[in-house]
Amino acid sequence: MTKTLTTGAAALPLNTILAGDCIEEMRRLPEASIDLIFADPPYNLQLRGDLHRPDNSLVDAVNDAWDQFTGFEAYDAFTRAWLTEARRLLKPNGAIWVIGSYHNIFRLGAELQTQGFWILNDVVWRKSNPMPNFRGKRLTNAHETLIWASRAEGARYTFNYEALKSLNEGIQMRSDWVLPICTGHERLKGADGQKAHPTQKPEALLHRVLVGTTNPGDVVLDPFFGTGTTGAVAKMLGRDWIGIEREAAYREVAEARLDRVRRYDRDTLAVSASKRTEPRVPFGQLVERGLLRPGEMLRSMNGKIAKIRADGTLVADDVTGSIHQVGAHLEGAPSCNGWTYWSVRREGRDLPIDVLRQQIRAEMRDT
Amino acid sequence: MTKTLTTGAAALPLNTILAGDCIEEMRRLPEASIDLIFADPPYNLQLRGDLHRPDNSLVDAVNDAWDQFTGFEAYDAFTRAWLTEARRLLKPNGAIWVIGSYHNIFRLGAELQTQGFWILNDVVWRKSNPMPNFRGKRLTNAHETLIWASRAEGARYTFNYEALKSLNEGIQMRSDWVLPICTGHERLKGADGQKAHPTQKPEALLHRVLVGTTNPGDVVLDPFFGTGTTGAVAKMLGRDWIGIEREAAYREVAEARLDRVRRYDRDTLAVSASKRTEPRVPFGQLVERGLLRPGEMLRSMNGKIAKIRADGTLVADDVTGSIHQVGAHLEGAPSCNGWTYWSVRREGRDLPIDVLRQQIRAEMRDT
DNA sequence: AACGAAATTGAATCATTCG
DNA sequence: GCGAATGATTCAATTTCGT
Repeated sequence: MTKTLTTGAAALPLNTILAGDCIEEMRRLPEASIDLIFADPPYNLQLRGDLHRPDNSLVDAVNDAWDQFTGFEAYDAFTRAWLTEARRLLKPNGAIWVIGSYHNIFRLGAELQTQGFWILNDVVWRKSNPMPNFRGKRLTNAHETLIWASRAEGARYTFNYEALKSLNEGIQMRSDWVLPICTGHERLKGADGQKAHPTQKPEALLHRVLVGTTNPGDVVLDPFFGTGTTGAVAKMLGRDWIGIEREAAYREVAEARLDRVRRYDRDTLAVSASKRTEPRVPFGQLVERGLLRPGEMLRSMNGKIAKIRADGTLVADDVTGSIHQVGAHLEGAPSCNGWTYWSVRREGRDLPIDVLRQQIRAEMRDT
Repeated sequence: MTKTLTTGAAALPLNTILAGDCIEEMRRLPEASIDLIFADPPYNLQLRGDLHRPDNSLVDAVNDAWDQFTGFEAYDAFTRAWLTEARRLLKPNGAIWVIGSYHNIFRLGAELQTQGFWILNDVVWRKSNPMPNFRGKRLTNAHETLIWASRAEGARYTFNYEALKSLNEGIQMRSDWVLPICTGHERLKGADGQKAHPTQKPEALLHRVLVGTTNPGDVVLDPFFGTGTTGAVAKMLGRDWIGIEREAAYREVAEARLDRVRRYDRDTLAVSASKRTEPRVPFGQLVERGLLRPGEMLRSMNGKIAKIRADGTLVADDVTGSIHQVGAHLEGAPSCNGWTYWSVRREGRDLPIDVLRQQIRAEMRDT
């Protein structure tokens, strides 16, 4: 469903495919309006025979060193131009993903850094079914590289740590992702039965990217939309999307694809939340609400003892302070999470005080 | 053993460690004299504050002076300078490997291309046991990237396709390599018991690089020699090597290491291939299967001797026990990996018993 | 001595809120 | 804007400790 958001002066054409050159189309969009950009730029400019120098003269042969240098210069200029626009469009806490192979990923990564993007991870998409190297002259090219970067150092980028951990059977998600290439019924065909796009990315790849680094309702831009994998997965996941694509043939395939896609229901979209998103509960509230009594003793796993005072501070031996401060002092540690450090005696058992905090949070949700 | 080759006007100081700055030392070497360069330059990590594990222990960060640069401009200038010298030293059909992380690999790759090197593959070293992301703020940084490039487009680089295929159990070697990081017995320690170098690379990595892209007798240069992994593996594999290292402490460790290393014989080379998650093989099986005879002597790198008994235990001086226990006792160490500690005499050479274990595992796989 | 538990460690750009 | 306070967070392999 097409909708528009007004951000400052200009409107944001949500959930549409813009027809045109990505740099020109990006220039028309309002700055600081996009949460995430996913970009799969062309890497084979020098092989297409349509390479132009910055002055628009045509490059003929690309075999000698001089033309090679020109080839990189032209590619770098192109990269610099679209990344500059991309950066302008991103919200301050926005982020970008780019994907490429050894032909272009080093130019992309270097330019990202030079422009001030802050690389968060490089990620390797390890293909479980790559094309072999038929001539036996090199290693099988079995991976592509993605770069995940925030708009600037210090930005508060979105990272759904727990959701990705869940996707990985409870173990922290690593920087190497094993996923099959896009084949079978997922691979879009044109009217002639041939593949509609030469480098269609698998939905599983975008699924992991969008689940991990966006939230529902975020705006995702793909300036090299192709047949619309980014839009399709964004729609399924309840994210808004904008695509830019120059080739009419790709746009047609993408439009039809996106019409077919359905958004997941709300329960499906919910992901494992991080504890960081839970509301803060001051320890003093446990005393105020009578879950703990002043004068009662707390104890740690390793037998340390402290007494609760009426103002929610603790006393132990020679020290007074918050549950965190006293815990850290008793352990000789630089810091300590008092919520997980202390327990209280209840019905003959040690009950972690974090359980009491969860009770309060449950009450807060119900009201 | 040190030897020199005369190439044109200047001599090549084979199998020695040159003390000094890599750029200056490379300038003294004759052009077109090197077959392969392996370079592990500083990564320019740009670490900020301390990082603690969840148990409050402090992570031992790489904060050495040699990794400090004022910014990307300084790092790029450094990269440009040493790559220029590296390219001058390579024979026309020579090649280079560089290794890095997302902090520096994009600068390295872009500069390689700009100078006219021709990238053959990027290779991902997927670490089986990386350090986790303790704060849950990013993906686990579980890989490093290597770039393999010939001196120029069209060069006839060395690629031992069949050898790598053998290393990979008969399947074409891919661009992603799963190898453990360098720990345990292989990790070199200083006099203080601390790691001798913060970023020592595993020998298995260099083994694969050198088997795949050099021939016996080739000259391998490592301009960032560190504690000499490149030299050690080159020596084992019958390649000549040259190391350049600025820090005297690293050179000392490397010299001692290289004195200990022995060149493999051909049989050993064939077997000492891939290390992966392998089934446990009790030492006693080597005796049961006749790969070792009761009464035969084992010896360690530093000349300790022990006799094999029929039950798979060892006897040395005043002590009896497993290969691990006897090794630990002789070293006065609390523990010892007997598999890498002991060798047996075969055809006039010392053969690590780990090679025999690999033979058994190969048989287990085949049946 | 043997086994299992506990401790150690690795190229790391590793926080957010409140006053 | 800045300093202080709160509080969230780890995997695999090896080595050392304890029963």
